[in-house]
This record gives sequence, structure tokens and C-alpha cells, in this order.
Amino acid sequence: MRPQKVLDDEILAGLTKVFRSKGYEGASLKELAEATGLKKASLYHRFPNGKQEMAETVLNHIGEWVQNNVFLALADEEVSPQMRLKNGILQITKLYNGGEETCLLRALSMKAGLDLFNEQIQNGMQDWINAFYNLGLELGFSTSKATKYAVQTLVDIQGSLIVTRGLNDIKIFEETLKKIESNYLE
Amino acid sequence: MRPQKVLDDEILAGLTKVFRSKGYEGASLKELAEATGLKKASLYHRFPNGKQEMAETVLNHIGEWVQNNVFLALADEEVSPQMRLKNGILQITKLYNGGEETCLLRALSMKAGLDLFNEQIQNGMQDWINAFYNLGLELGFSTSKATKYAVQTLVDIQGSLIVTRGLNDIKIFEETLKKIESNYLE
DNA sequence: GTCTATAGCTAGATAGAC
DNA sequence: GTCTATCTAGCTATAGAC
Repeated sequence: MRPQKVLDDEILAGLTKVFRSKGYEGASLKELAEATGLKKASLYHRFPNGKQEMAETVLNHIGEWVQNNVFLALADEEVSPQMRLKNGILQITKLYNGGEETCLLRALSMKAGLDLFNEQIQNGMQDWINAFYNLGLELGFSTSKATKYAVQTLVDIQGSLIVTRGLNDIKIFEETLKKIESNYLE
Repeated sequence: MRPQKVLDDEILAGLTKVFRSKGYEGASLKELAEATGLKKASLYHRFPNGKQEMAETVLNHIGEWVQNNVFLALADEEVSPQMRLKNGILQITKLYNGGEETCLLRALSMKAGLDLFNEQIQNGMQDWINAFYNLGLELGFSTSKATKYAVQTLVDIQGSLIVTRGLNDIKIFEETLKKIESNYLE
């Protein structure tokens, strides 16, 4: 068995970078190949269903990362709800590289991507809301307040990433994370 | 002079619909032609610089609409600041068709579009912030509070449109507009 | 498992008849 | 001003050598 020229992690990192910045239709196989260091044909060996499978794999991989880092921090029963929030927000900062990176769910949310990944996008967003909903309950919120705050938190994250990119001003993302934290803790 | 087969308004409407839903790279000339009712070659007659010019035209056209409707309502000195807000939000609902339509600035905000339309997108977003900043001042806010609220309003609009699409739940957009209104008026 | 080469198609864009 | 026809380049995807 010939050794893999590129490790799986590097492949995933390359695919992720391209899909995040270019979206589904904007990501060409040429770019995906260059970003992973593999040739196009080799990519098809790893992902027989082509571009769609590559995007699905990236979606699942980021989804797992969020589960194992963001949501785990938010639900960690070892520490206080206040501390969970702080830790969760730290993981969110990491996920979006301080506001430099866009959200993959959003990047795949133009018409073509939405049609293909409708379910993953919907579930992914619902998971975010659920994670913050549960945190709200732990902080003593009513169910309706917990829901309201959870939805607003997702709106804040998505909106601030958009505006951060549009205005090329990372402070908007940073301030929004601070606002989310103080929202829950006041 | 041969009569134009399709009125300019219909052409713009078709281009707008496609760019909004598909983004810049996702919008193909085939689709743009079908949506406008013109053949590709005819589109090139109207827009000699091709797809980029079509997107620029749509950007400018929506920008003007926003100026003449949303911002005008928000700045109308004939009525009270409270009423301006109500009217402005009505225009925003119209702009996004109650949450069914995405924001063009966002649709053109993936890498390729950002590179081409950086300036229009940045100016467009800054205009939104300025409009709400001025409204805040009229309501007696300090400059720092007015800035904070204006940025948050843009974040709310962009974020709620994303989450509305992702969850396929238009109530998120509706509730966000209500929240923006009560934010300013309480 | 990776590569070169290429198929088959669609993209954006143009020429020229009417 | 609109059309049919076509160009070239790029796309996704596959074949087959190593």
C-alpha cells in the first residue's frame, strides 16, 4: 500500500478553507486540489461523489468540532454556567479565527448549497440554538427567555460575521461576543 | 429604432432575483438571460462589461431604492423620530419581502464578489449604520449609544436574514424587526 | 493512492445576420 | 436591439498508467 501523500487533516483543512471563503459554487476543483496539495483525480479517489461529498465531509467535520469544543464547553457540568459561557465564547472565537473566517453554514447558504445541504444547515443552526437554550435554563431563565436569547445569540454571531467582513472591521465581531457574554450574565 | 423587447425594469428585476439568490459566482449568464427574458447576446448589448456590470447595476439600483425608501423614511423631518422608525422598518420589510429574500450585499459577499465589489459593499453597509446612527441622535441618544445601536441594528438585520433562511422560519426575521423597533423606543 | 491525460460539458463572451 | 451561431477557457468528472 502506497503511503498517502497528504494526511487527512491537511486535506480537510484545505477543503474547509476554500469552501468557507468561496462557497459551494465558487469553489472549483482546481482550487480545492491546490489547497489540499492533491491533484484533482486524487481528490476523486478520496471523495468518489466529487464536490458534493467534499462539502458534506467538511460540514460534518466542522459540525463535530463545534460539538466537541463549543457545545461541550457550554454544557460542561464541572464548572458554573457563567464559566461555561466564557469557555464557550473562547471556542467560538477560535472557530471563526477571531472574526477573520466566515461561517461554513452561511457560506453554503446560497441557493445551490441550500438545496444540497438543506438538512445539515438547518440541523447545524438548530444545534447552536439548543446549546444556548440549555445554557439559559442553567442560568435560571424561563423557557421563553432562554429561547429568545438563544436565537438572538445565533443572529448576533451570524450578523456580526457578515458585517465584520463587509466593513473589514474585526472589532464588530469582538464587540458582539462581549455583548453576548454580558447579555447572559447581567 | 427597434423597440426594446423587454423594459429596463423587468431586466433589472430578473438580474436582481438571480444575483440575490445565487450570489455572483452562482449566477450564470444562462440563468440571467432566462430571468430577464433576453438572450445572452442581448444582455451583452445592454451590459458590455458582462456579468460584472450587471451585478454593479443591480447593486446601484438597490442602493438607490434603499436611499429613496428606507433612509428617506428614517430621515423624514416631517414626522417624529418614533414614526420615522416605524416607517423605516416597514420599508425594510418590503425590501426583504418579509424575510423571503436575502440581502444583495450579503449575496455578493463571498470571496469573488467581495474582491470585485468591496467598495460598494462597504459603503452600502456604512450607509445603513449612518442612517440608524442619525435616528439614534434624533431620539436623544449619546453618540456612543447611537453608534452601538446602529451597528447592532445592521447585525440584527443581516443575522436574522441568515438564520431565517437556514431554519426556513420567517418568524425570526419578523421578531427581529419588532425587537429593533422596541430597542429604539423603550 | 497518486498521477497525467482527456472526455464532455457549460461557462462567459463575441461575430455578424436581420 | 435582438437574435442564432460560435469561440475559447474553464468546469466537473473519468480512464488508465504507475
